[in-house]
Amino acid sequence: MIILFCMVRTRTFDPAVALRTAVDLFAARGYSDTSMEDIVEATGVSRYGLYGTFGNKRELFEQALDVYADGMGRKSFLRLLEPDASLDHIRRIFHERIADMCCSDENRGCLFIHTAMQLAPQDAELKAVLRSFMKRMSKAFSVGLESARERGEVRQDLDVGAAGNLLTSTMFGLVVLGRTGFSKAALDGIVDSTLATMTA
Amino acid sequence: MIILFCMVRTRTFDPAVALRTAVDLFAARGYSDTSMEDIVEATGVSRYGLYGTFGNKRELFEQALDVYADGMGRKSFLRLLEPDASLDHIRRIFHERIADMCCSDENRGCLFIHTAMQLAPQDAELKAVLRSFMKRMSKAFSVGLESARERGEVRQDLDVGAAGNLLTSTMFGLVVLGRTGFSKAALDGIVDSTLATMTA
DNA sequence: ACTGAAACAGAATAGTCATTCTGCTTAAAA
DNA sequence: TTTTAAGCAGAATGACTATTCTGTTTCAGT
Repeated sequence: MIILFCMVRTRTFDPAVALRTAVDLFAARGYSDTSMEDIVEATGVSRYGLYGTFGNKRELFEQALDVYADGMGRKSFLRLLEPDASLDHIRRIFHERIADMCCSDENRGCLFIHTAMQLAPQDAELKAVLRSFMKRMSKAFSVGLESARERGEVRQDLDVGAAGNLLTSTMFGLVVLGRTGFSKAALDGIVDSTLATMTA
Repeated sequence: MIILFCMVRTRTFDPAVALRTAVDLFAARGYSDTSMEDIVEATGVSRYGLYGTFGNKRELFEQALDVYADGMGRKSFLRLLEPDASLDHIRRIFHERIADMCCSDENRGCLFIHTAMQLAPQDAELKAVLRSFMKRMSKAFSVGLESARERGEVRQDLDVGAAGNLLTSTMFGLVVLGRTGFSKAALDGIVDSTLATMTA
């Protein structure tokens, strides 16, 4: 006779909500500059709860990276895979990112860049995960460009593979420039001139 | 009668050499993940010498950033201001950076990106310094493109201002992608397709 | 050779970090 | 109502961090 049970006390926080808060902190400041204490404070969840449900800082970060990538995919890149994707979809993705960077309080950042810069060189596993996310991003851009080409918005001779990588790279470049205070106009200009070179 | 004198004991290290070592450490790992202890170890200079000549970590970093920017300018961007600058100069700058990123041990990084991501949001002074460096970079690209245009290598209707920003942004995007393990071929492809869109 | 202020190595300080431990509280099952 | 193992808050641990302090060594000027 096996008896498993007695969930003796119910958890008083929602792990998904806490994780989302952690994502925001990590994205804004990166791994090293976000302490578990910061996360305890921001989430209102005790150390015990954090370690109990997420393991340790490194594992929590890994899950945060997943959530972050998933959120970006859902918010921006999924629609590029639809057959009706157009150049305007791509443009809008960039403009939304720029708006996020420039117009908000100093809080928003980029978990991908932080991870690439501070964790990837010393953590092969995280590096591989990150690479796969970025490749997916490039692929989504490529597919979107392909659809846009089919509807005649994009040059026939465009190498959509290279262009996908290019747009991914541009996405990160924009964030870096945005963080140092480049104006919205300058960033918009970068996007416009990048996309202009691809149009028919 | 003023007597200033008695340099009682001579310094046993070269501040310029030590600073250059610090630059490499900061560029590879960023501010937070480089401890003074690391710098003591790498330079062989004692804490005393470091604090005595550079003040504190923050000031040391500021000087490191200057040296880094100066080095990049001297190595890559100064030649773009020469009247004989061509598209090939620009291409070579990118290829050198890519070679640095991909083919070396995990050590080389980018002090600009690290600073933009981890220090700029909380340090207005450093942010301004960084912005001015990046603007100078954009300007150098613009001037180089202007020269290239005069020799007919670049489209007449290219907006060299926006294109300068675009190339600066691309430079950072490449580094981020390189850090996550994108192949040299993929990065070269980004550069080639970016420059292709500017050619006559 | 002597002097003394500066250079030095390394211990000391005070703070923060990730993580674990302790004793108290809670609520589902008996 | 009692039991009880999990949830919890916060103290404790041990390893870092930046920075300062201490006592020793060195060497330009005497």
